[in-house]
Amino acid sequence: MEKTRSDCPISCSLEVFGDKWSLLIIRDIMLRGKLSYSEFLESEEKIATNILVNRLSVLEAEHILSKRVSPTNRSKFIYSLTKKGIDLLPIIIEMMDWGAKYNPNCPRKELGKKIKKDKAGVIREYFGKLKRQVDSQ
Amino acid sequence: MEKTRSDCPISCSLEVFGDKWSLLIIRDIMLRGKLSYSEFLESEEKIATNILVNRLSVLEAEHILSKRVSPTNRSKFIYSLTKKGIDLLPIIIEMMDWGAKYNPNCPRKELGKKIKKDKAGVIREYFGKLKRQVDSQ
DNA sequence: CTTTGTACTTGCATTTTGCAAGTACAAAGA
DNA sequence: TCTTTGTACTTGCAAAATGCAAGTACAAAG
Repeated sequence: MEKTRSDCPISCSLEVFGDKWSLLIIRDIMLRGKLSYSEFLESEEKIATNILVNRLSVLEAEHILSKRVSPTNRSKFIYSLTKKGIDLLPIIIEMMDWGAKYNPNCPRKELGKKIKKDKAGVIREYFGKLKRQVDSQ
Repeated sequence: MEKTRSDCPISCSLEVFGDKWSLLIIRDIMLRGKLSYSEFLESEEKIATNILVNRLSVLEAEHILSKRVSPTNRSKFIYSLTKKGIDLLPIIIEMMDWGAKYNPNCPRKELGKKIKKDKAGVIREYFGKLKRQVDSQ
């Protein structure tokens, strides 16, 4: 059992996903519909295989992701967000908004523009979508 | 000049503050009224001095913090949030809410309860406070 | 019975972090 | 003047995390 640094909720959150990769995996599942190890590897940030395995196992251990065998392919695993994982949505959306606002290299695409116009609406919409996915599992 | 991993705003954000310490410094300034190197060192997470110096310089280089000599003590520096830094507020608040919701070790204190009741109100309130500080500098 | 797809695992070099100790320098006190 | 205190770093070294290249395992398809 590792000791936590403090009982500050921000510090506790950072101990779980305060690194350069975890939230990218969450983004891939949450906003891009990715499901499997090989799909995560394809993302443009080029995560290394050992880091990916490590992050997936940490996120699963933290009950942010759940892992099960694909119903169509028995040698494939499907990763999906739990309720706890889905609740990271507002953080992801806020980071997307901030990143797009202050980084000239990150032009707002479709979702970025929608967030700028109606952030609360986007969050509601995606909560709905993601919730339905969990319910139907 | 370092190359960025991608033009995804989430990835770009993580390249700036995707670590276990940067957002704690932001928290200290934003929510706890801390201003100086020695105050940051006192926080319960016990950041090491070399990490603190490094993060302060990165955050300053990114124009998230600004640094100036204290008006009352010429051997002291005052760090304060820029507009770009203040705009991290929603991310901080969302992380606080998520951390408190899912971590039994992180009981909601006064601010945490306020966030649970009226998150948008808290964000408005703190934006107001922080904006005034910047204006009066 | 070989190839393909999927998911890892391993080894090793590099980078980042964590910890303890020391430096620099202005202001205050004896 | 000399010493102590407060503030902000800097350095050295060990440990941990990351990045990269290569390899393994194993089910399914041909």
